[in-house]
Amino acid sequence: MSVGIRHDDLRRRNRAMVISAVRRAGQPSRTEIAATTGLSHSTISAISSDLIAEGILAQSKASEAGSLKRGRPQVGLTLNPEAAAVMTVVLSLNFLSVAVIDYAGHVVAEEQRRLTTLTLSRDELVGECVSIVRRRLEDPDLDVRSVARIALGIQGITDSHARAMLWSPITPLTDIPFADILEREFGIPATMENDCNMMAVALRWRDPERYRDDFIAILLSHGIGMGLVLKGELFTGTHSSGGEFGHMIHRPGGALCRCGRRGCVEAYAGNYAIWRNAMQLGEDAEPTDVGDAEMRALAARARETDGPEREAYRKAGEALGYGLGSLFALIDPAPVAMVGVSAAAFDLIEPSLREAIAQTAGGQHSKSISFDTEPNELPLIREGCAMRALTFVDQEIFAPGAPVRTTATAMASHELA
Amino acid sequence: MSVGIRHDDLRRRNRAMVISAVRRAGQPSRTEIAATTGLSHSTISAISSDLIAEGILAQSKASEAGSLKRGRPQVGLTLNPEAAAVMTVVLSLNFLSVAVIDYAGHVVAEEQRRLTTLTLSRDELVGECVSIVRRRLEDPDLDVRSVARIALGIQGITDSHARAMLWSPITPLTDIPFADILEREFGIPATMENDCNMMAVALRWRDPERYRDDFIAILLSHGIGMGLVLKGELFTGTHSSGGEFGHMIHRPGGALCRCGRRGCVEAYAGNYAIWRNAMQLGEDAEPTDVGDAEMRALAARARETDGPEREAYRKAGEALGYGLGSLFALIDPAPVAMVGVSAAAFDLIEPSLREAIAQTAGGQHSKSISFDTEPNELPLIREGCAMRALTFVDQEIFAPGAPVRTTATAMASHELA
DNA sequence: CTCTTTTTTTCGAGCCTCAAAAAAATCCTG
DNA sequence: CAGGATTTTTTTGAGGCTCGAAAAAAAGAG
Repeated sequence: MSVGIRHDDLRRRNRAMVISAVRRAGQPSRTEIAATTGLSHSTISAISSDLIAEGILAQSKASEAGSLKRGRPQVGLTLNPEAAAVMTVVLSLNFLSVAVIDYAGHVVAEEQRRLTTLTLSRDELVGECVSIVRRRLEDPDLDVRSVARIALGIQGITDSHARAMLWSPITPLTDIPFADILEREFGIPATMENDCNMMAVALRWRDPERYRDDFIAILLSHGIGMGLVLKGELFTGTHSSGGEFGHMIHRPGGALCRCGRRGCVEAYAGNYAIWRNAMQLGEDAEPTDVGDAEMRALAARARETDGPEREAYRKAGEALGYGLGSLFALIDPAPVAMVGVSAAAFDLIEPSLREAIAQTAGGQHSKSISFDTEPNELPLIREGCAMRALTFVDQEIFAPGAPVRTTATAMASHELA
Repeated sequence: MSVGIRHDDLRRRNRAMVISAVRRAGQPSRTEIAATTGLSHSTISAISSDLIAEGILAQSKASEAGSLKRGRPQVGLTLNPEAAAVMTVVLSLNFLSVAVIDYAGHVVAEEQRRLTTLTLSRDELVGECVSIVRRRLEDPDLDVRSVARIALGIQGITDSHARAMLWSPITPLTDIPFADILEREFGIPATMENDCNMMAVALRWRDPERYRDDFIAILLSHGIGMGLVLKGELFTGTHSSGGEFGHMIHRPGGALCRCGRRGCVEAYAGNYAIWRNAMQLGEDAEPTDVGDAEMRALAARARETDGPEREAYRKAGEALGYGLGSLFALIDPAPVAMVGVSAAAFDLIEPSLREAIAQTAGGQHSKSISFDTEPNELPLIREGCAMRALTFVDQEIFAPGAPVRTTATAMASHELA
């Protein structure tokens, strides 16, 4: 049963409010914050002077540009970049990348590393992650002692508590509690996030106009993934990261999917599916890894001549269209962002996709559904992880006088409960 | 952007907390409430004495039964039945039923009426609803001047603001803003709810052990509908009532659905679909209305001999199974309640349903998914509407000193803003 | 240099919640 | 049957929080 609101929660929540207003608006004045939060000027004034004293916010005198107004000029409030830092760890096929991000959201350090994720043992894979994090934390060039949170992003299924990877296409291993491992190793709170969810978080951050309360991010890559934002909140399953759009059933008993079942959307629209259809290997052909370059070449051939390559993309579009149609029957249509290497071939996919959607319940407004494409998923995933981690820090710094792990500028008096 | 918490919100929310605790627990003591809400005894004491003074709660001396404990005996708090009343209006095929329910949730009056919904004009249909409500409101036998809210339930699609019926199988008419109409006519706040959503609300209320945070209610009747509760909240679409499970695509380009499209789950599992398959009329046969008695006879024949009737139920199970499988790919498996006349034939449906689910991503734990059946949807819908309306009243009575529309026992001093 | 305008801070009032103590209501024990 | 023992409920005082109004601050306009 949901719990009552205590008196001290009030301040905590309103501090949260102010911080997130600053994070979103960039450099809002106190007056602006009062307007967006609906709180009184006095409250905003009190809270922001607290936050400034604690080193979380900073004043940026110049309100820039059009300061042509009469009256006392507004004072912009900004996030103090030194208030804290977060680290993102993105693990994808044969690739591990880490970045350190300051509290204002700027990358201050990064490191990338190639490795063969498919063949590494459990200890090796975990070891690689731990050691790359350690290297960044121990970097003498940089004061990263203030890293307050780590967000890991991984392709695959994570649990709903954001603690563990349950399954991933990048490794045969399962159930690795990465978040717990890093947390124990470094004593820094960590979470394990699903790649497509992070894509959605990043899109919302990049373009809040377009991706606001309801939208869908679909990863078109080796596999098919989805990140879903409904009513302004990331939609996750009840036990897992959820939203396994790629494994909705397109054709019962149909083509062989990488997951071992038959007829999933992915078995028609994943890179391997497009590839085997283009090569006319049959729908039961074992899924194989196809490089990005090869996929781009395939798309080029499909654009050139009307052969099996084009047909393969047509089938992918059909599967995606019917899948989206079923999804739209459940959640109402919403803007869609197509991300990943096959999003660059969206011109080949779109016609049959729209045709299929038009055959479904969600297709009533088929024409009004808009698609956007973004061929490169990695930057999005990292941005999403960064925002996710920073938001956690925002939430934790609220606890008055009990900043989780901040720089010396913040008061470090009280201890954690 | 979400809004800050004002100081007076605090009291309002905590009052809400207390009221809902009483509604859920039936007759909790103050101490019990303090425990479940996490608020202090003093706060609960203050709030509940306010609520008693306002006539919203009442004390029931006897804590009944096992009062064998030492110490000062607990005083049970109950909802004052006279604090307010609500009305439910359930509109289904050829049937209109109304009930008046007191604040404690007991039916105090009802009226039912047969009519031919499919042929009534817009004005006639609206007129029937208005006049049946008026009759109940003007009933001299009963003091129903305190009706504080009306909840309408209807089969079909409603808008997400719960104002209008957008589409319904019980009438060819569309876009009727029932809630606005009743609200204007009687000056009583009203909402328009989707039938399956109300089924879900009622199930949760009936059996909170089983139907708690995540579950699915599926209506197996003429059409196929769904009510979905995720993370303790009713899941609705962003524009409409959403959850059009029946119109997820089972077989692209497949059987003709009542909605005019092809291959929907409903086109295999709706009553008309089972009927036409059993009668071997072909998958393109025009959907026809089939009576409940005929469906029961059909089920009996299917149980008797292994003929086309049994095959029709098998196909229905397959469609439902693949549909559920796709759904479970998105939201993780959850307990399912099958409601409606065909739920009584679930024994015929279950085998192929489970087999189909096992072929899907959600089917990993296929065996652990549990199904419950309830052949009669109408009582559930009415109960759901009642709870929904009462919950609204709970929310509105919170506003301190501004009860929306209560009996004379409640202080009626302040006016609405 | 003074007036106007706008932003920000200060201050007192009014609530709200909380912890601790007091009061109330019953059972238990000798 | 009186005096604990025990548990629930109410009372009380303290501390916080937000709010509105007023004051202070910081410019531009004339």
